[in-house]
Amino acid sequence: MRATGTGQFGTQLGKIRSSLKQQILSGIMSEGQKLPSERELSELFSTTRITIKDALVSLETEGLIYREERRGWYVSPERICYNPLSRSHFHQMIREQHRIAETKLLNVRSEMVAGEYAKSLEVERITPIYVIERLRFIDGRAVLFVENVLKAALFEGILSENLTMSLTGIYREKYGYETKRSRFDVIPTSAPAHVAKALNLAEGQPVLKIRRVNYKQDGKLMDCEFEYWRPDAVMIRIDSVG
Amino acid sequence: MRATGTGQFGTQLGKIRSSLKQQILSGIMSEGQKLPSERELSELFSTTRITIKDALVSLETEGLIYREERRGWYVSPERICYNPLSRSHFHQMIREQHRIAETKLLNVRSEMVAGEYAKSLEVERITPIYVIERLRFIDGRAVLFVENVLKAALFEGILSENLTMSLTGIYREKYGYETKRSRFDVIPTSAPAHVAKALNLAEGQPVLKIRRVNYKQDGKLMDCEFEYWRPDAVMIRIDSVG
DNA sequence: CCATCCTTCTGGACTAGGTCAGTAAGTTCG
DNA sequence: CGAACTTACTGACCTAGTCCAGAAGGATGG
Repeated sequence: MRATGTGQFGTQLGKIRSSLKQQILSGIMSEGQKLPSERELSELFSTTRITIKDALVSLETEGLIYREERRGWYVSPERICYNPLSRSHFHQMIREQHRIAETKLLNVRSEMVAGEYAKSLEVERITPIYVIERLRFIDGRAVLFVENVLKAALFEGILSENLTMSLTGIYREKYGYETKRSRFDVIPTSAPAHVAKALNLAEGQPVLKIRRVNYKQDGKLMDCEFEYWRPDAVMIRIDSVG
Repeated sequence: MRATGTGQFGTQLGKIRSSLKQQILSGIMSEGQKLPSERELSELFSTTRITIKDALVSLETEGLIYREERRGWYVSPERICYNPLSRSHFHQMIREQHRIAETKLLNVRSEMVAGEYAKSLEVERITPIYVIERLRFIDGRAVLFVENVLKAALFEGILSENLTMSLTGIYREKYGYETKRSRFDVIPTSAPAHVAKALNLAEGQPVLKIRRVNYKQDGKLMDCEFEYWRPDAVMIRIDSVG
């Protein structure tokens, strides 16, 4: 009368899952290593590609493997421990965890506020904004897509700065703005088309979205940021003192 | 030369996705409402169950719908906004958002520490612990599985208390313990078997895991907690003052 | 040397089914 | 009235393929 489950006995899917999982955790496969193709795996396990895919997706959900669209499946490196409250910048944070960070500027545009941006900036319309899209890499892998949305009136001329560096640094040095207060929301959801493309994901695959709103010294809303993390690459850590 | 994508044109999958999405967002389908079965949908869209399932899983990832294992697919209610830093208790927090909370005690056991529990409690072995498993409901839906792991030496006799109420209340009133400091980690991962069962999920489906470690007045580690949220049901919100 | 083509490999999208286990609701029977 | 049984329905799991678009690397040619 034992419940079947799929963990270790019974189903094909469970067997494939635990077999691959064991090989990954035991260290037979190293971080970043490419798995055999779905077709090869389906022959190895004498099953169909659909069953293999279900098993792979399940391990992906767990955070043990990830895929690069039309490229293959790979063993996930250890998660980065990310504290959004800390003042430390991305590159510094990654370096502290003995990993290598890179930032690539994807796109910069100047437009009128609309949709989710308007809601997050708490403005109605006809407010000019700057949008800065950047892609961040850890150990050469694209894991984070960042969209910064600035109230243009507060940041005249920022688009001619070096935007691959920390924006908060520019805020302070060029404009004298400090982040006094901020709010962030962590939302498990799926990747919008432009994010998916940048991260080599298929559309609709899971991401961890972090929406962040920053207020400057005078308490006024300054800018907001949308981070889209590959969910296997990160773990949010918060320390609090009561 | 337009990239194909799947958002609005091209693929069947994209069409089904956006068609269902539109019906949900437009309010034709109300929160909690059951979708037609996969078989019915596959006839409605003149396609196979696999294609329908892919579309449904994609909307599930986005957080628009959820499934109850072998029961069906349902439209997700709005996300609960959860601030793990706030002192407010679960029932209070849910009530503040005009929703109805319930808690069910699933299981209580007394054992020796091992595995992840040992690591989180920062002890080696032969440390007796109490484990309290509870299931939390919002508007009648099971959305959160909670495991509390207490150092038994600090909580003698706690198992005979009413454990459906706030544990921090019991900590304070019966033992005089206050949470002075805590650390929590937010991890997107998949549901372990016992969690999946309690939440009516299939094994390996996504959950948002929150590991929390609490320290009492004297700075000593007191207990830890593992929360497993249905990912569509929640959004983590943190306010910070720099 | 560098661009273009071509071939191979990959996962993504899709068809057309089948089996099985757990849910839920109704029905029977003591 | 309440427990046990029956039955329809659901998603989970599975087979056995096809076709396509993008990625990657090597060959070719100016």
